[in-house]
Amino acid sequence: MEKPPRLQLDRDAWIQAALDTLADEGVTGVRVEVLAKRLHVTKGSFYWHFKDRQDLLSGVLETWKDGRIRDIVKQTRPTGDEEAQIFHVIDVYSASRNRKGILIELAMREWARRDATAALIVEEVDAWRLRCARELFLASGMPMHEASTRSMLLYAYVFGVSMMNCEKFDGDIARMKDDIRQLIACNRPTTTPPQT
Amino acid sequence: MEKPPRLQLDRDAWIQAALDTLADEGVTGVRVEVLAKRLHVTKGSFYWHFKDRQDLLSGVLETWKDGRIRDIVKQTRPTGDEEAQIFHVIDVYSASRNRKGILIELAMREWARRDATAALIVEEVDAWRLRCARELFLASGMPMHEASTRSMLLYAYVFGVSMMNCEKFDGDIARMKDDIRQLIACNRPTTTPPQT
DNA sequence: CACTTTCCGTACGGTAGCGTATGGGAACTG
DNA sequence: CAGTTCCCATACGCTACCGTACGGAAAGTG
Repeated sequence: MEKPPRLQLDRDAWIQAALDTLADEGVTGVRVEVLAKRLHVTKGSFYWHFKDRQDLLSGVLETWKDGRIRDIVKQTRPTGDEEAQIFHVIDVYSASRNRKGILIELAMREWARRDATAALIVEEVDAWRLRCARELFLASGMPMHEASTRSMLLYAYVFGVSMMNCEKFDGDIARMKDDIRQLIACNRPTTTPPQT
Repeated sequence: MEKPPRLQLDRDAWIQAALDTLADEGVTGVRVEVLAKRLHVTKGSFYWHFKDRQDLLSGVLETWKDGRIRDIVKQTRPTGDEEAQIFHVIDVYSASRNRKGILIELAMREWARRDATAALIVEEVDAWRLRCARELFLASGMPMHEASTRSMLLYAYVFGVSMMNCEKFDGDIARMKDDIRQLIACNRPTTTPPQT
């Protein structure tokens, strides 16, 4: 769990630990003395690298923002197969392999609800995501307004579904999620046109 | 803001104050001494009505669960116009007039992510909602699987969109939300029902 | 080898919150 | 009116944090 062989800590080590804690406990859980214990040092180290707790939180926000924007730009770079890319964007948030990323995402928005600075960052990231997703829909031959609408539905859905414990529900969740993906992406049956 | 003329407090008064604080600050924000100050009494009162803080939180969970289930059952009682009811269910969560309800909803799920008891309550409420919404879709002549799928999309969307600061985005948000409602509810242009 | 810089440990004061113990007033009860 | 019950105030100990002051070791620097 812990990584003892780091003899010299820097700001980024603290920020990474803060992101881990953020995912598990939320903003209120990232506390200086707790992180210090996690990193096997004392507060003395922390207050060398950071002015105060808020300084760390600002670093967390910036780090997260840069990573998210870089990711979304990368995921929506033109490849020719827009539908596959749209599916991939949805999968990134639905997949259980990205559990930590999703937890951070949710913690971030919980944070943004109570902190204006965090809210600005989240807005900025969302704006990037919506723009990039819209480009994908446009490239797949969709009119502007519909592209905007479906982008918004896409992200609202992936964020919303990450807040529901779908595993506990009855029914074929996997198939339902596939169908929802279809509804969001193109609204038409993919390979099997209605053979009534 | 405060309501001074309550000479005698009971459990419910504390629970209501806890729900208010829950909406604004999250679970970690509902603290005994803070609530006491809000209600213009001291902790002595609290520990008369409740065993401890967890006792209050349990009461909050039960109160919320009962209210949510009662609401969803009421909203989905058969009326003959299923589409209008579906629209209404979406509006209840999209409307700015229900801001407090939405904040509690989000705080509840944030809580559920870190507390097994809260998670059970939220699952239970979600199960009711999905069942009731599915009934609406079924009553509107939709096959079972599609009804389940659209119910899930519906709630994932309303929860997700409540986490996004849509006001700050460009474009006609109101129209986009209308279109999304259409996508979720029937997937077909409104005015042209399938003329079997 | 002094001297400085970097990085961290230790110790301290201060606040906020939980839960307990205890007392006391007001209202009810006989 | 004496006794009891209900409801709340006061006071206390305890823990978890934040931020500061200061000391010290280790490594670089001349």
